[in-house]
Amino acid sequence: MDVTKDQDFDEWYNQVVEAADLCDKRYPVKGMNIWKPYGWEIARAIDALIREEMRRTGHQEVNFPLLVPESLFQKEVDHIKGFGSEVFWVTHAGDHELDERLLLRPTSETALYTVFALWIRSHADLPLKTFQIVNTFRYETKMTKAFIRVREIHFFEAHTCHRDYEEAEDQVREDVDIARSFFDTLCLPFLMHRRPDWDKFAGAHYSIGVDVLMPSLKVLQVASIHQYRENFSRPFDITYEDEEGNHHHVHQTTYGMSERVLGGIVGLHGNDHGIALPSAIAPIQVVIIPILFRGKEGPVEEACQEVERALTERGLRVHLDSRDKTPGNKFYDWELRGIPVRIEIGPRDVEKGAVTLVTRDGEKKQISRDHLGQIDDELAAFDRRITTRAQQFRDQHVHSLSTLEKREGIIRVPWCGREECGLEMEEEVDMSSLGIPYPEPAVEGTCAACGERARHWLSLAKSY
RNA sequence: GGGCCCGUGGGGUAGCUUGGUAUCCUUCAGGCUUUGGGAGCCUGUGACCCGCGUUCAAAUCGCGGCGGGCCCA
Repeated sequence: MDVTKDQDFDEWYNQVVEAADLCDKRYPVKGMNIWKPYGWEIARAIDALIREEMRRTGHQEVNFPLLVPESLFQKEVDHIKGFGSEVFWVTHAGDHELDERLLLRPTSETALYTVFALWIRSHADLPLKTFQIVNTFRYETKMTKAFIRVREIHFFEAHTCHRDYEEAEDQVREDVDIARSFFDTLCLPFLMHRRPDWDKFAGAHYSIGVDVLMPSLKVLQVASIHQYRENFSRPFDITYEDEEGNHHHVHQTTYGMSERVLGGIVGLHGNDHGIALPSAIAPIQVVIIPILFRGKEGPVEEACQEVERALTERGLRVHLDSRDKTPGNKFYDWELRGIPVRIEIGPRDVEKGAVTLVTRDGEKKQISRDHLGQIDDELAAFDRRITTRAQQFRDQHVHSLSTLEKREGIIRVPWCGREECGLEMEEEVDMSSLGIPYPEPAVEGTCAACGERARHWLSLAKSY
């Protein structure tokens, strides 16, 4: 890498994602990158975390087809308006033109809801809580960026159906809890906002966005939660019969995330030596580096193997790096890839019955071979430190103001709630609205645009 | 949607203005040697994004495409 993270974050990011072996950007289609084995392992670990959250909250995994017939896609008007310009079309099969065009899902509402209408008959079928992890496609025209803006998206989407608005609201609250738990595990301090109406998901009643603040001081939306109310169930005719024999449309919600989560981890935790991975998703949590000297290889190699065995038995993901390279070289290698804990074992350690432990953020200590269990604590402490550091960064750059003022990062101002005032402020500070903080703190004062009584806080920031 | 910059071994580059044998670093493979923060030496593999045009001759000039980066809407 030939730039530092401070100097030029975006260029550092571009370089580190390849240097750390996450992806290969040389595939010759814009915005479609290759997941390398190491990056894919991390992506799957992130998937495993959300799968666990889904299992815990009673969602079932499904897998729907990639192609959607044009007629289904057109059922919900706002939805088409929002995605129409960025869909990939399948128009031909072999030589002949298709009677009905098919599109590559930019998101899966229209595919799922067509079938939900068949699955759901009675109140006993509700709530229906499903999710899938699939690839979706969006024709981004400009500024593609690894994990952050891609055309083939590794997408998680939960879709639920409920009896009424209140039950769907409960689901939204559950989704908020899931997001908290998930991002805490990934050491990602986030911000949640109810998006302003002019920026909600295409077809949603309202949307909650989850953003992280990147070192470039631009926010990255890493998850979104949507309350659809009956906006999709009406055009897709998803109804159920209640206990009295009356028919109602279901109320729906979704929760979506993508590999942007990994983009956030790279951006927030990485440094000039490479990325840094939270222990929950590090494919290797502890790497062991033998420090060999000619004539003394035997005892060191033995000690390494024993420590490897002991840690593996403790349930840790361990790798013994016995490649024929110098130790310094290996240090740089594993730091690039973000391994949380490195253990060095050399003749000096063997003599003392100890190992030297170095964490990815630079803490170094010697620990006894008899107390290897301590490494669990070291991993937890490492997670806490990188979380705290990221929290501090975020908190330093959220500015609560009483009047509109250009500041770097995220600004928060009192707002009357009117769209015209929101848009005016966006233009004034050259930022876009994140929306109303969720949950929302009490607000006093007057709208930073029109001077009337404020009803909400409005957050604004530059975004990816 | 509009505009700007760029494309040379796996990665990073020199050469391009003024057309003529493609430079260096790194990686990679093999060997000797070394190993507590990127050691050294020897040998070897490997490149001008694609197409069309101009020309005796194109990495170099022109046009188009594809790809990458950035700015504006």
